[in-house]
Amino acid sequence: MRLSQYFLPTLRENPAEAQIVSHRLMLRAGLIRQQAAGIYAWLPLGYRVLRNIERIVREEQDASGAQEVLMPTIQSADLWRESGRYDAYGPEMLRIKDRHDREMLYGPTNEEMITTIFRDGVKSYRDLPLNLYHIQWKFRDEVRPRFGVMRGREFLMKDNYSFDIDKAGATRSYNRMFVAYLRTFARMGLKAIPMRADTGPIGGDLSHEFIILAETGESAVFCDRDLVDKDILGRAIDYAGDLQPLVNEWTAQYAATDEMHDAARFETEVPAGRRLAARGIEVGHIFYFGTKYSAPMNAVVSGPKGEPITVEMGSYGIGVSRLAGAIIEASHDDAGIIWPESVAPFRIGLLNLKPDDGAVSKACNDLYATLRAKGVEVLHDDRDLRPGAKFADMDLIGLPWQVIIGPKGLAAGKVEVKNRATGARSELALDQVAATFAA
RNA sequence: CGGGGCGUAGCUCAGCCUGGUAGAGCGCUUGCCUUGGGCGCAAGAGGCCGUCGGUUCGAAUCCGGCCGCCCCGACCA
Repeated sequence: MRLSQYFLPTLRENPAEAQIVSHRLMLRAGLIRQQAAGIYAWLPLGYRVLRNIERIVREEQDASGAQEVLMPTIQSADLWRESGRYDAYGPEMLRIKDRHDREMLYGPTNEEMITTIFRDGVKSYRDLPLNLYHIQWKFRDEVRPRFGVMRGREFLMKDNYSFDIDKAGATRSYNRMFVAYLRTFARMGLKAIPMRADTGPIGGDLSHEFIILAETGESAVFCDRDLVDKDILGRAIDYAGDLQPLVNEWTAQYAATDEMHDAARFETEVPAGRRLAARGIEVGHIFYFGTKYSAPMNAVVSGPKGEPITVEMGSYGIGVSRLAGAIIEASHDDAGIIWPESVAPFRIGLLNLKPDDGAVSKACNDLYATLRAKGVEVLHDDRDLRPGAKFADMDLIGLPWQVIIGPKGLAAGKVEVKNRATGARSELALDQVAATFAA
């Protein structure tokens, strides 16, 4: 993409409405614009990031065996009366009426709907296990939205729902999601730590929040430092096999959010040198809830002997739009955003330092065409601006690599390649650049 | 929902106390200059001062209602 033709309204100053760094940078880097409290429009650069996050989530869900569906944002009140949640949910739920005065709502979640879909389509234990997910906009009318997309009222969420014949099956489904989540966040360059979460009235130990560490995190967290360094991507995963050992490995060490924290246990179980007290952002939550919805909503299948079995369910959420902010919280510096390659809106920023120099512009245009032909995503800053402004904008939007072409280096056939994350610069022969990045 | 604050140019803000018809910096446009970290000079464009009403000869300014946004708290993917 040529920056001279791209809609990228960057801001030099911090908008007064934004307090935390990710919100400021998302506004300044032209990723989003607020439309109402907690409701945002995604501009071209931001939308590319959002789609990349979504893509990774989708790939890992598919790999785990979950199947994608798409449920509507608008639901009927009657559906929620079946589970008893219509009255229980409170003002957080956005309630609306259609022209026939029917009561509707903008869905804050989809347990009820998925349960009816399941109950209408699945009648036999042979059809289990089943895990369905979708990635859809949700609305929760938070009293006080804040932190930009980290806590908006409208947000994009991946949520899925597993259906099993018994607790053992539900545990296997839970473990598959547990591992898929580890992989999903790791692929986004995040250190996400699973922490035991409150299971409320259902009890048991099958609920985990996935927390990434960031100074601006919403809650205090405590864990064994060893968990931060564990690597999932190097491990072979067999979703058809027994994942319990792997899950055990990631849950053996102490890790808790402040509401589950037990200071005495923390000090007993974790050696002093490995005690990590930090702040965290919740980016995912997995939950086994048994028959909470299947029982009242009659999601029943026939067992081997023809007996009715109320299915065991779990639900699993990932805050897709929230992740855009969370990643920035975890990865930025004073100059701007530092995107991990997997979610970066473009891989390379190509800077033409002197657009009215024929040789420089030709080198830039040729390289741009070559990289594009090789499928490398490039944002080409061909604007007629001073170099300083280009450097500042490029650092702000945080593309992983900058390829800098100016008259000085070009005279020797050289261009400069800068790594945004490390700041490391190297000189490369112009004709080697394409090969370097096409790999 | 309780407490606090703020709505003036695209952005950050001044002006309001002490009413007299609107300003700065940045950004934008044009020209010149400059060209490896938001350069310089010059000339411009751009605002029914959130909204409705009241007071007044006159309201950005004083008073009231409403709307919107932000912060702290309680609540949350």
